Amino acid sequence: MADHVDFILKQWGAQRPDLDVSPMAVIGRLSRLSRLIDAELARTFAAHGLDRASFDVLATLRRSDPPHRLTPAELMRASMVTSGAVTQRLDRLEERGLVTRTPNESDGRGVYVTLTEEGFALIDRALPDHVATEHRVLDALSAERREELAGTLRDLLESLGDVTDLSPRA
Amino acid sequence: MADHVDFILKQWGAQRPDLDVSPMAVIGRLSRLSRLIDAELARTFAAHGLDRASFDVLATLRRSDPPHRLTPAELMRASMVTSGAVTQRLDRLEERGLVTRTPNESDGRGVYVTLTEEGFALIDRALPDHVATEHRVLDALSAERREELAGTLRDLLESLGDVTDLSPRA
DNA sequence: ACAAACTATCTCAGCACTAAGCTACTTAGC
DNA sequence: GCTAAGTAGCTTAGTGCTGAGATAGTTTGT
Repeated sequence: MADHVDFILKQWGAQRPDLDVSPMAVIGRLSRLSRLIDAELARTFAAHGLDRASFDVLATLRRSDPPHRLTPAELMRASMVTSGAVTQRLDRLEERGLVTRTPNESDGRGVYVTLTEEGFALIDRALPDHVATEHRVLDALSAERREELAGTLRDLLESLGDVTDLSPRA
Repeated sequence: MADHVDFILKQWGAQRPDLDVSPMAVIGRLSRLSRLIDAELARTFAAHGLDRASFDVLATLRRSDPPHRLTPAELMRASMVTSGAVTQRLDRLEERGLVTRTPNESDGRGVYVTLTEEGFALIDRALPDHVATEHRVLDALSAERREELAGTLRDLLESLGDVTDLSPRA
């Protein structure tokens, strides 16, 4: 059974036989798969009244050491979005009473972001469902294949420079 | 050298040891990698005055059989975006003189989208650079590992139902 | 022939994101 | 102490996308 990317490769072979389009076999599938998984995860987020952006912030705070407190810059570095996007995410979450911003006493320019009790409870409820969805999405792969895949993806990430040090800064 | 996802897994292990978060090793890396690759590809598109959306339409038309003519619905099915997004993409491209819409004589509701000469020339110029960027992104992998990765990704796509038939319709 | 159901494409209001820039604060160098 | 350079987080204007819906055309069933 050919998938969509096989079809694309065949078309390019016919229309531009001069080009070696073989990387599309990987990159096209990565892109498609990522989008499908994003959509699947979004459904689980929505069941908890969250979207991907909100979940991302709440989860990042939750997985940090107690008191689950981070600066906007730390959230930005963890999230692969711009500082403007983080500001907007926090605006929305603060408006919903899921996080608070408090001044950073040791740096007059900065704030600290923490989970409210409600935010903490919500992420703790959503997380098991999120993880279950992730398990389900990978059901077709054996444990061995999953490990192999994770290793390959990690090698690619490292080759693209994704080795950020995420130590919290005071 | 631990990557960011390793760090996340370690954090969850400490904060929620009750959960088996192992799928994140794959899904987190898929997501990160996809975003990094998207950003890298976007730089190449930009060098040709294109964005991802525009490139997607032009490429989809270009790889279809001559006369490289498709309906908006076909473009939508190939692109993983909504019909509204396709309309907007076409609006932008038509405004730039890169595609045309002509009525579909056999169905009064529909139009056909084709490349203009300029659109054809632009995508034919951009494509080799795009493919070169894709090659570069996968440089860290041997051919064998790339094949293995493509196969694994394909299995996952199929398991998620991504087996769309993309035959053109009259 | 007619009506109901379906469909192709566009429209609309709203969404999360971006790049560029701004303001106020902090650090480095003298 | 002072100034230049750097930085934290927010603001702004614009971007491409979404879901829901609208209009007009096509198909199905009687």
